Amino acid sequence: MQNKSKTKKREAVVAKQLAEELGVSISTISRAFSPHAVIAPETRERVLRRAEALGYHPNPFARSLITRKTSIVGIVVSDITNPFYPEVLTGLTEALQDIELNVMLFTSTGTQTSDDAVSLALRYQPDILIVLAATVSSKAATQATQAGTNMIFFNRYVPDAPAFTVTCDNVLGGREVADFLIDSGHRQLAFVSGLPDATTNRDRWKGFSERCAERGQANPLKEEAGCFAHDAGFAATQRLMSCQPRPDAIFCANDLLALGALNAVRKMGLRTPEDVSIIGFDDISMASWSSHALTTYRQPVPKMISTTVDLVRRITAGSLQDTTPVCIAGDLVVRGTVRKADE
Amino acid sequence: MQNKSKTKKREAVVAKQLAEELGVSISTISRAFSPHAVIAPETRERVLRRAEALGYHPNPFARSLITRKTSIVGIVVSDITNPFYPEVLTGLTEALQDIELNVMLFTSTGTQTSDDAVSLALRYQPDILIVLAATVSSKAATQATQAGTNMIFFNRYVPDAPAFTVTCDNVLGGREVADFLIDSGHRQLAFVSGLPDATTNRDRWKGFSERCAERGQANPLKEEAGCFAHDAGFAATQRLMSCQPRPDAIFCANDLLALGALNAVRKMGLRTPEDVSIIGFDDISMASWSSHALTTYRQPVPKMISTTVDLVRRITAGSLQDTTPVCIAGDLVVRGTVRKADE
DNA sequence: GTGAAAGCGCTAACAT
DNA sequence: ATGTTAGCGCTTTCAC
Repeated sequence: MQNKSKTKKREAVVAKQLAEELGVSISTISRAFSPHAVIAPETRERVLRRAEALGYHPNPFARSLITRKTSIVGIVVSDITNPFYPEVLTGLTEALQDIELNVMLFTSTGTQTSDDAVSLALRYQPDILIVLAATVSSKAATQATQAGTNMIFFNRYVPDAPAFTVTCDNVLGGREVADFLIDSGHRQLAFVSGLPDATTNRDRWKGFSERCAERGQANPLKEEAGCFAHDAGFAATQRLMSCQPRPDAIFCANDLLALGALNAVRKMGLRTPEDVSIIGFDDISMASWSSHALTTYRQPVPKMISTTVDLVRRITAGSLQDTTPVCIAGDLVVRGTVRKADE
Repeated sequence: MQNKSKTKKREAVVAKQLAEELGVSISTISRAFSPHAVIAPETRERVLRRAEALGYHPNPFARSLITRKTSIVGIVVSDITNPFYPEVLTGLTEALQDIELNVMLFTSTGTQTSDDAVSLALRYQPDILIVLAATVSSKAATQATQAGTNMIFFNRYVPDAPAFTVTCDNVLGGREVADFLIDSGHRQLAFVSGLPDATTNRDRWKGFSERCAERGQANPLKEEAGCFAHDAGFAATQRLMSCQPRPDAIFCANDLLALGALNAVRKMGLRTPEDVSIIGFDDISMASWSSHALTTYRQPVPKMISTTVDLVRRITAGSLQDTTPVCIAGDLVVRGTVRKADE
């Protein structure tokens, strides 16, 4: 016996001790904690009461070894600088916690790619893997399937990936923005594009440009910001506003870009909405601040979260095979940065 | 045998299969994955290669059952609306991931109190529990100790709790802000207070007010916003600016409050810094946007994170008993919202 | 309704 | 250097 254990962890109470104290078998302890097990109500009561006093809980790892369910949901994130995601992350975590599922968090910001993060997550055999903000290859999705783990893409999708998908209706959002801008008399439309690969970015552009075409508008200008950050939106808008003819309305792929656009326009001595209208996407909390009063297409976050959690519930219950993407409409929030019709 | 398993998970590859395939014992497989185990290099190589091909990894739960180390770090969060925290959360997760530790996330925003979140986290016997944004009682800290789990309070502390602490030097920050404002000629100082119980809030006030006294200033006005949100700062500042005499400088307990203050001041038709100076705390990314250009005391986030991760490393290595709080100085970032001296 | 026994996947003595 | 054995804490047959 080595004596290296000065910092030895205090042992947690285990089933055996509880069993001995109560003069019952270990199985009985186990049954007390299994809602559907056959056990005398008074026995269960007695066990649970004593367990409570001793701070005993079945070891979730030992349990999962047998049940083959970990009660863990893996979440993979990357672009957390967008304030949209923390909200989603905590919302999901909280809702999952309420149905006895806990979250392991994996990031892919630094040295790790998103696919690495997925691999890593898979080792823990989570009941579900939710991909929040990361461009994951369909290979990773396949890997998950092979490992027997169901994946949910949140607000993004991977074509042909064997996975579930919950998104805001980004195409519809783009269309509604186009309609709104055209209806309110704008004629020189422009789009500030974020991360080119992101499906959110592509779909918003798709809806926007398609609807413009349907309405007989010229194809909107498209300026690449390259990512979804404030400063990128700022720079892209500076470039955009030196085009001829100058846009009278700018639709940005998300709010962060739009706030950058707003600041760029102001810096140039122009005003919104008099000189140019700006419209974002997400409705992050800053959009409503009086310093910005940003018009934006609001993502139905609560509904997207509840839908996702419901999906998780049904998948873990084993009652779901249908991976048809769920696509939820948001709604336009009109604030000060857009010129109204008839003004 | 029940036949309820249409959706049965595909079994993951386990050590036994690998062992049989390779004609070695299960122990050999295990040894190949234990860096310090005695094993022929070529054997290890052979095992790892085949494991790679098959996608085998030791089941972390089975492993932790024996080693009594979970390689899991629990993180408890609550006030995630403050953009300061997502940054910290992902920063920590990433850094921990790099040293083979994974994060389980627990929230206490909704029905659960922070103490509940701690209890929950403890069931997973994390190697370390980091409390990020939550007011945790010292009882919960004691509970953690009894369960043998070391806790780290990140940017907050609980007096008398048996736990480690890493904070920004909030008192010093408050003092430096006071010096800066007084040196630049301000005389009617005010403080917008966030969550009253938060140690960050109290320490920033403490440093600020103490230094004011030392410099022979009148005690600053103190206005309670009640929490750390933009709108609360907005409202508190409106109240503050109707005081007589009107403050010529407002120090806000964090940036979110300060941005609210900025917007409130503008809404009243006043200008910064001409009419009133505003100064925040944190240096969140929005503070640097041209629409705000907020002067603020920057928290040394990267250093706080690396310090925390280093602490984690030493604790898990068993080489640390000393729970003296680590307190790291930040620095003042001067932007447009403060009147300079001699103007 | 309860206990005994087997075993989840793995690591850590102990042999050899 | 490798194989054998025991057992981590738990759930789940299978008896009774």
